[in-house]
Amino acid sequence: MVMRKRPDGGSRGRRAATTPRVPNSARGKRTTRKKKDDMCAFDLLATVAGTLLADQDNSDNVPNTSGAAKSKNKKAVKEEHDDEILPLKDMVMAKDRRSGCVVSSGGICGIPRQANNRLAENSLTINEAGPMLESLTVKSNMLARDSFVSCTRPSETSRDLGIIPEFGAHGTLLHGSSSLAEAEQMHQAEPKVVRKQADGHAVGLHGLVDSADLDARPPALVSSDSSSCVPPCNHDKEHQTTSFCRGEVQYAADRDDDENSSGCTHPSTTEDKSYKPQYLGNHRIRKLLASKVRKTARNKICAGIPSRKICGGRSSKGSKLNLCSKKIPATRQKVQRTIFKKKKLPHHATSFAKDMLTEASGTSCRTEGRNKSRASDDYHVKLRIKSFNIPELFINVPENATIGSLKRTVMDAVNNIIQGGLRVGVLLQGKDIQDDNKTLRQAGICHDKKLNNIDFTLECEGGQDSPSGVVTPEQMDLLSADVVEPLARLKREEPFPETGGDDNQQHIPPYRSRSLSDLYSVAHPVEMASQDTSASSQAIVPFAPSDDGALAIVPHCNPRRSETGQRRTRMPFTVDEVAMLVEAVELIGTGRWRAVKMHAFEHAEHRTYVDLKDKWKTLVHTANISPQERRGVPVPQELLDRVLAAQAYWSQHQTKLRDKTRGKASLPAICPA
DNA sequence: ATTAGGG
DNA sequence: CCCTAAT
Repeated sequence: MVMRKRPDGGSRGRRAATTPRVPNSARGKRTTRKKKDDMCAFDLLATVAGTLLADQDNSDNVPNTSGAAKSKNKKAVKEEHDDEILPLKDMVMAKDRRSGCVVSSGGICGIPRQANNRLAENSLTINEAGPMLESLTVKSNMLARDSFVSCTRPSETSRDLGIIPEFGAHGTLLHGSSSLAEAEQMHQAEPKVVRKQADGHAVGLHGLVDSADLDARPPALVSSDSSSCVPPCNHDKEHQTTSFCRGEVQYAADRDDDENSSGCTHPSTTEDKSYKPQYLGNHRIRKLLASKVRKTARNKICAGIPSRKICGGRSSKGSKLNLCSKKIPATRQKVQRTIFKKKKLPHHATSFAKDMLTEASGTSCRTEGRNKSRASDDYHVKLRIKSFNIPELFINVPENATIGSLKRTVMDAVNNIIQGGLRVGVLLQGKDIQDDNKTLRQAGICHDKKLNNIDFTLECEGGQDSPSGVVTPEQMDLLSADVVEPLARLKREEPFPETGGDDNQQHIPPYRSRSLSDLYSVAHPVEMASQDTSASSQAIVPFAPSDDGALAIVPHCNPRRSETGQRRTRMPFTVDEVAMLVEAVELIGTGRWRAVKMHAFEHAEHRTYVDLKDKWKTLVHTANISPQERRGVPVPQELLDRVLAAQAYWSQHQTKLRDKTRGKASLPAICPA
């Protein structure tokens, strides 16, 4: 797999902003929100901290879990009965889950390096790793050069290049910088910053690659003209210095029509050294905020937002993206914090990738590439991505697997993710900026702002090869959810201090690992592909459920974007899930969705009780319409019949039971055998 | 935090 | 799936 060459030969340029791959939702509704979906799965999210240099300051609010605990106790009693009705097999399964081996980051710590070594030795591999690496370097370059970023699209140059070249293609998208000398200069100008990044921050991927090399080489070494790609001659280490950036990041300013940008006139001094984005918090809150953000966005951000949220010196006129990060730090912080709450991150946690912590300090910002920019907007926006995190990965490893095989598996998984290709997306204030023609300034990314809420997303490009092995949900079920742990925690810096929580590991994943159910999608690639546009962006790694010692890794395709206001990507229920749901409802009844979830989807973090309730609703509807009218993966009539039966039964008894207040005392008569 | 429904 | 109101 490692050798696999990208099918589309790198043609996968940045995602066509204009043609979002949207799930072909049968509904046809919600078109307005569709575009959000296309960003999903496999996103490497880079968060740009508004101000940089504040790395050390991790102090931050830790979400108080006391509340949760309380409520939990409160519910303990309530849930008891649920447990009682759990089938024996479930009990056993639950047990197994707990005893499953956990692949902790700690355990795999060493892997990255090995992977790196391999990368160095294997050009093919390198190629695959290209995009990410490049991404990493981009930041550095930007910072170092304090300049604009101009890049070429990978696809443009990747054509005839072999695999390696291909890498070059991707990777070669160079920063706009021009010359080594120039770069050098810049580098010297801010040695500290660069150094710091190299040494301490860009760990995520660096670790995967070869941080040493990265550190050693100034980004500029491989730099080339923005318009022309650097020859793909630099393989191994060289490529690492290559910067890569794409579309969204590439702003060829067309013009400077922004007269309102008064705010951009003064180069900001190094403000905000202390600010550091934190990711934590309650996802509920996040949701709320996200929701708000979304709403406001819909209502024309500027117009609807309280003045305080609007860029200070700027008029809101015609600039949806002019939210001033400066003014919103607090809000933003909260939002971001909530993103990675470790406890309940059913949705966000799944994000393919996340954190690429970035910092941006607006010192000068030039909105254009050197070719175009001139006079008035001669400011540069300095962005610094402190690190990239590898996408969340899930690994199924037999206990008898060897460490060596584990390492290989991890390496393969990483390579697979990367080989899929990545697109870069830019989000400002959680809003995806899709207009590539917009200038940074127009987008509200100015030197005078504390760009603490710019997010970069690395999305998996192109389709992934379908896994050689398919796992059925049942099979997955046998695997403990706890068996899989996110591997992506290479980040050394601690942007998410409190995420540590109850994890016994030092490096706690910023986001919760997803349960095996997250893997369901892998088991039904076809379905996903046919129904969800995001499917194309999901990287799938060969999964070998076999117990022969083979390892299986499933990169966690992040179904949803971690960013605020992003709609979750569709994850159609599989027949198996439907079956489980039906069974659970038959047993528990409608109206007690939390219990249903606990019973059948406890480890399916991406299925909330609301989801289950909704699904049931649709199932009932589906069961009541003619088969011709049904869409999506056909649900066995047998199941639908059971749905109707259960629905009828429970709707009939629900009120009765409630009145009696005896709840589950009476088990449904229609319990399946 | 859940539940119930409308969208 | 999302969003909300009502618990």
